[in-house]
Amino acid sequence: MARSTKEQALATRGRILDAAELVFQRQGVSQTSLHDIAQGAGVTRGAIYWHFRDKADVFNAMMQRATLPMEEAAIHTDSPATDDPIEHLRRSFVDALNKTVNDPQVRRVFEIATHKVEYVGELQAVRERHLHTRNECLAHVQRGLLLAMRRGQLSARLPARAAALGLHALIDGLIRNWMLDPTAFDLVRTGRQVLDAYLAGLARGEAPRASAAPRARTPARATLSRVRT
Amino acid sequence: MARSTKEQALATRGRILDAAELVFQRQGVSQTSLHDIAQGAGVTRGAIYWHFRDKADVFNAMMQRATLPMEEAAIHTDSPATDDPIEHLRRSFVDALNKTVNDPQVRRVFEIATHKVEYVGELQAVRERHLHTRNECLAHVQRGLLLAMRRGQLSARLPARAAALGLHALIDGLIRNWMLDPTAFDLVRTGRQVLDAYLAGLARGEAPRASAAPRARTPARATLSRVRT
DNA sequence: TAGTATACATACAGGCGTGAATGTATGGAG
DNA sequence: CTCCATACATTCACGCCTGTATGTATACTA
Repeated sequence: MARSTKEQALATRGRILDAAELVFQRQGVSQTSLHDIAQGAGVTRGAIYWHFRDKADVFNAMMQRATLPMEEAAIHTDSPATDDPIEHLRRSFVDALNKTVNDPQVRRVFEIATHKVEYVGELQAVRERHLHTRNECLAHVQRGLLLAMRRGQLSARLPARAAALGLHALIDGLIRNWMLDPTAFDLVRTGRQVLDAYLAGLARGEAPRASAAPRARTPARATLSRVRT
Repeated sequence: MARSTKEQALATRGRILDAAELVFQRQGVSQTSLHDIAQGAGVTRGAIYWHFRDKADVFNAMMQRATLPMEEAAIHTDSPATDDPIEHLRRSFVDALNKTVNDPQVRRVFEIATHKVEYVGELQAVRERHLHTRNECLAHVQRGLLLAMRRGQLSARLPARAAALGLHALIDGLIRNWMLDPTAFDLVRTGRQVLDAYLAGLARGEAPRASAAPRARTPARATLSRVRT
C-alpha cells in the first residue's frame, strides 16, 4: 500500500489502540492476537509491528493513553494549598467517581486492567507502575488528611497513613465493585454517602470499642461544617 | 503406568491442583499450558485430562477448593442472631483479614483470581459466581447493619444498603491493596483502625453536608422504615 | 481367577500465533 | 526529478499447545 502522511500515520496508530481497547475488553489480552487487533483497526499485522514492538507494547501504549490524563489531573490537584483540605479531597474523589461513570474509555481501560489481563512477565512492569501511582496518590491523600488534622478538622486518633489507606481502599473498592455490575448501585451517589460516613468517622475519632458501646458521646459537630461546592 | 488406589488417585488430583496454584501464580493462567501443570505435579497431561475436562475445569476446581471453606465460614456466621451485630460484623471482617494474612493458600488463590487470570469466555462464569457470592455477603452485612440501626447502635442517616456497600468496599479494597504489596502496611492493624473509623462514621450519621448537591428533598428519615431484611 | 473399569502414560494430528523477512508504493527532501 | 526513508501489506517457517485416540498395568469385583 501507499505511504500516508504523518497525521494519517498517527491516526492509524490511534485506530490500532482504539481497536485494541475493544478487542482486549471482549477477549482478554492474552486471548487476543495481533491479527484480531489489526482486523478491528482495518489494517494488517504489518502496520501494528511498524508502530509497536509487540502486544505488550500495544498494551502499554493503550494504558498510558488512558491513564496519563488521570494522573496529570491527580497531580494537578495537589498544588493548591486550599484552606479546606477535606473538601478538596472529597471533591477529587467524587470527580474520580464521575469520570469512572461517564467516560467510556476510562471504563473500558479500567475493566481491562482489572479483569482482562494477567500481570505476568512483561506486564509485571505495568503492575509496578500501578503501585507507584497508587503510592503517590496515597501520599497526596495523606498530606491532605494531615493538614486537616493540624487544623482540627479531623481527629488524630488514628494515624494519617492509616486513614489515607482506608480512604483510598474505600474509593478503590467501590469503583471495583461497581465495575463488576454497574447496575447494582449508583456509584456517585453511594460513593458520596460512604465517603461522608468515613470522613465523619475520622472527624470524631475511633469507634465502637470491642464491646457493644452504643456510642452516645459528645456530638463534636462543628468540625466539618464548612463544606462548599 | 499402573492404576492406583482411590486415595492415591485423589492425592494425584490434589497434587495437580497444588501444582496449578503455583504455576498459575507464576505464569498466569493463560500462559500456563497443561504440560506445565503436569510437570509441576510430576504427572503427564494424560492424568490431568483424566481428572479434568480442560484448563478451565482445573481452574474452577482450584478456586472451589480454596473458596469453599471461606464461603461456608461466611454462611456459618450468619445464623447466630447476636445481641451485638456490630461487634459481630467487626469480628467477621477482622477474621477475614487474619485469614488473608496467614493462610498462604488463600493468598495464592486470591492473587491468582485478582491479577493472574482473565475473566473471559469460560471463566466468565467464575466471575458471575464471584458476583453472586459478593451479593450474598453484602446482603448479610446489610442485615447486620439494619439490625444495628434498629437497636440504635447506628444512625439511619444513610441507607443500610449503601452502608453495607461501603463496608464491603472498604475491606475488599484494603485486601486488594495489601496484596499489591504486603510489606506496605499491616493489614490487620490498619484494617481494624479504618474499620472502626468507618463504623464510627455510621454511628453518628453522615457528616459534611455538601452544599453542592443539596439533595435535602425528603427528610432522609424514612429510609429506616423503608428497608427490610 | 478372570474380567472389567480405572488411572494414568504415550502417540498423533491439527491449528494458530509469532516474528522476521520480504515486497511495495508513496511522501518529502534536495 | 530522483532518491531514500516511511508506512504499511504479504509471505513464510517455526514452535507450541490442544484434544483425542490409543496403549497399559493395576485395583477391584464377581
